[in-house]
Amino acid sequence: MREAEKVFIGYLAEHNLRWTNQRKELLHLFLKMEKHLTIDDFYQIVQRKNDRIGYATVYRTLKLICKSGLAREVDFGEGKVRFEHKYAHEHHDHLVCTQCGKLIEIKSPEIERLQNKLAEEHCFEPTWHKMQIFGNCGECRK
Amino acid sequence: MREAEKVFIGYLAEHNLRWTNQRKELLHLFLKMEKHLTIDDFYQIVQRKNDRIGYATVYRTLKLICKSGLAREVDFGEGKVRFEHKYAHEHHDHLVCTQCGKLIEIKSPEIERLQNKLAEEHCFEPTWHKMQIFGNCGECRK
DNA sequence: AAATTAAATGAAGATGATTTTCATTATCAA
DNA sequence: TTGATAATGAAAATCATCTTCATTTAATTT
Repeated sequence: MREAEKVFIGYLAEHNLRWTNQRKELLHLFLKMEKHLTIDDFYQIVQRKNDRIGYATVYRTLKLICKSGLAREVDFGEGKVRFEHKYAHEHHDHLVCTQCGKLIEIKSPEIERLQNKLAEEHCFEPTWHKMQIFGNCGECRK
Repeated sequence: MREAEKVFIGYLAEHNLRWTNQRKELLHLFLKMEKHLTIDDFYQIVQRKNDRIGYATVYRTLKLICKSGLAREVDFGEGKVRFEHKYAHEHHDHLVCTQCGKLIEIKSPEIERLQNKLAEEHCFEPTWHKMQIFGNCGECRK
């Protein structure tokens, strides 16, 4: 948490941006959140804590948090983007249940190795990837 | 081409939908297209051929073509969807060059096998997946 | 072939997420 | 403190997607 704050402040400093009260409050709230929130989800939560913070600031701050490397945008094809912590959280992919919407985080070094191999075969230099497997989770199959 | 038309007409028939001039013209144009077009890309092309076909019809027909199994939607995180032929075209994933936008289609049975294994470990029944690897293509690395 | 029924079309507008504008406020550095 | 500049919040603009509705067209029935 403290660490993450340092990362964010560092990013701001590097870019001549300011460490404001809103950014502080939003960063801490965001870091406390579990799971994957849309901008609006997060805005609703923010409202309950402090209704003087506007949507635009929430929007801009989430984008900034991503740029700082503390979060990333994920898109499950819902027509809106969700935000997910990245800090102290290894890269992973998702199983997405198309019935109940549950997300399961997965990680596979073997797959990553194959991805890199595949990229190399095409003279392609990979920087990141997205992988989602859609289907039915254990609960929904019962 | 003829084959694809049959598939489409078959789908229409099964659903009590009609084989109209617009649908015919749009299907044939779409099948001739290479690469991955957005709705608007395709609408622009249609306009040049026949400006009496409206955007809504283009939109609805692309959706129909997908439902018929001849195409699928792909999302490269641009905030809009692209359409890609599927007929006589095995499932594949993409390398996406973030410099020039080039797409390279890739396929890896090993990765798919690992995906299925991973899913199974989570009692998850996979139905489909999306995988995109972003980075720099051979040209752009030079 | 005419009448009937139901789907398709195109124009326009609704929707909803995202992004921008702009007047005002807050931060930072000198 | 002051001046320069970034940040904020409200509102509006944008943009892709999707829907509505009056009209047209296709298919079916008489």
